[in-house]
Amino acid sequence: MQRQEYIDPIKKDLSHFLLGIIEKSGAACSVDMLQKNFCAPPSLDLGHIAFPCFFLAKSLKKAPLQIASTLAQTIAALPAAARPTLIKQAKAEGPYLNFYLDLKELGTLVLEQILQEDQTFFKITISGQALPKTMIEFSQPNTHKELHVGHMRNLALGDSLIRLYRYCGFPVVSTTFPGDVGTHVAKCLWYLKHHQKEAIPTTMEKRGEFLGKIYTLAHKKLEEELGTPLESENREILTQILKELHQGHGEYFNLWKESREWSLLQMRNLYKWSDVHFDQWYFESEVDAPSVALIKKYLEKGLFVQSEGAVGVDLSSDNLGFCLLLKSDGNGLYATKDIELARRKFEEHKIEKSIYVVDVRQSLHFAQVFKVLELMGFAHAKDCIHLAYDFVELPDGAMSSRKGNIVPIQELIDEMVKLIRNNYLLQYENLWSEEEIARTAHHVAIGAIKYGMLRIDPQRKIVFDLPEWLKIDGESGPYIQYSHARISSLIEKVAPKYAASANNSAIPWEELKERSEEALMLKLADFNQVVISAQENNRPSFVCAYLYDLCKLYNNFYAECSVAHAASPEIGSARLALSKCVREVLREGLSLLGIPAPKRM
RNA sequence: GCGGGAAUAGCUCAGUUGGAUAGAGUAACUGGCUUCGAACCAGUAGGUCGGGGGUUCAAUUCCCUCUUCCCGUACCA
Repeated sequence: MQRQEYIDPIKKDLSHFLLGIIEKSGAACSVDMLQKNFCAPPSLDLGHIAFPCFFLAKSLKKAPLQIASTLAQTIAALPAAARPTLIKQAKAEGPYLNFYLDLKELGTLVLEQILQEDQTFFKITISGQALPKTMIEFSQPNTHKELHVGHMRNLALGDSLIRLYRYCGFPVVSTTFPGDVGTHVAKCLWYLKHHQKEAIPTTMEKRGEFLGKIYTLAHKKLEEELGTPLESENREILTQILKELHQGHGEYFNLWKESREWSLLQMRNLYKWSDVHFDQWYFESEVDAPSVALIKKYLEKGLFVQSEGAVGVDLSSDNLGFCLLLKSDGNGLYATKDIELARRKFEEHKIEKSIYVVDVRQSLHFAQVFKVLELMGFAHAKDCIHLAYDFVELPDGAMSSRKGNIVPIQELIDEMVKLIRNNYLLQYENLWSEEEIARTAHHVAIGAIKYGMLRIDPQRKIVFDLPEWLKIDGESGPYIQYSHARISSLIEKVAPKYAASANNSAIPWEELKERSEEALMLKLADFNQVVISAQENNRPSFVCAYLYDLCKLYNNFYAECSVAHAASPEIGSARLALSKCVREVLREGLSLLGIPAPKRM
């Protein structure tokens, strides 16, 4: 990612100013070094933004303490005109040079961009090279299996990354890769055809779930019949099913086509509910045959070896073991398909970078696939990245569709919606339309579920406990949404009161003198840097933490400072403007997490 | 065995290029709605950052080592 780093206007101003001063004292230094060095003081008592002087100690051959105090004295001695208007005062505090900012300047420089009609603030401009066209693949559920809460982590993570990359200016293609072929499908069809006694639901929406349950039954039955006379018969049927699926015709093939749709409908419904959109759907079934042909071609070229009747590559020199590509029966594997798929992605979409959001258990798989692509001479092998996250498990261990110990995603959704309706929305029953109540419950449920998934760092596993998830107090999606709703309500009520002063004059930011007000202004200015950091590190959790902090600060301000009954119209209108800024940033931030921001709830 | 990851308050988690007094939520206790929405706010209490070494002016953060747990390790995906 060859691009210039985004620097917020405050740090840019301060570092250019500081550079002039430091260069005079003889230290080798650059704007870049300075910009990265700023940090937040532990308390606002110490200043608004801090500049640690440690890194200058070597080149200046002086103690950091001394450097800080010299810099502070130099700045104090400057005539006002030689100082940026943004800086009110610079004070040394131990090895730190702490700046106090002019809040009026901060308001006009940064906060008013948020309030612009075209929301200038949220359009970060990055100079330098164009950003690579990036494909992000996520959500690879199997058809014929049940969707569980683990799939939701992947969905929330992938979708948020799409939104973060787009916000940061990347051209992005979102894609999904459902597993619609394989032995799990064969098992399910076997049961459907030969043993299914359960009634098929009449409504299409229920059939995907039904199919998932059938799969579990099928797996159990096959396990039970191992070692009995039925075993070899079962195996023959499964082989026959796979053969028909491969050939593309026959009774089992027709049953596959029909039942596959049931699962796909369930996926589409989940994506719709979650407000997740894919630009491209790839299916395992469509890359299956071509992938086998591709491997055979390279086998002839002598790239792969035959071993124990199968075909693969020995990657042990790269510590990646042996990568199997064709089974002894001639069929391909997961890795085989991913090789063909990688080729297609770059060719069909002219992408320059390809990210796979898949759980950590596939790390070796992707390392092997990318290595094989490299050996095949695929130029873009180095542009493929596996973004691993740890998976979701239950208090009593890993989830397994085979064993049937999973929490279906629909169960979480239904319970969450029910909870929100019964505990919070009941009070609006005769005031709001049923449509609005349903929509609000839906939006808050999205907030609770997605935020719950995204706030945990991707590389940490999530132990899913439904009762815990249904507590939505404290740090949660609904907390942020509630803050947004309350601000919206406040603005609607109070805005008319200050309409006159708002129209006639500039926003009197200088009237904001309370600690909680200063803290909010500074926090708002951080937004874009947090978002970029979240994108660069592929961590939506950074945005979660930021939004939570912002809400915490706002709710503290809300409790202490009245907007409607401020001491003067100037203070009131400045507080109103501040509230509007917070609302805009919350709305934008939530949208990066794929979470709606309700106006009331 | 080898490879990868994790260990921070009772519980769930932040703490990212090493920096000022390690922070939230939750559970426990206390206070705050006649006042802009209490899905809220404020306070008390809770820590040898798994153990031990090392590098550094400075280590939860980097290096080494040990312990415990999780994942992966050719015909499943």
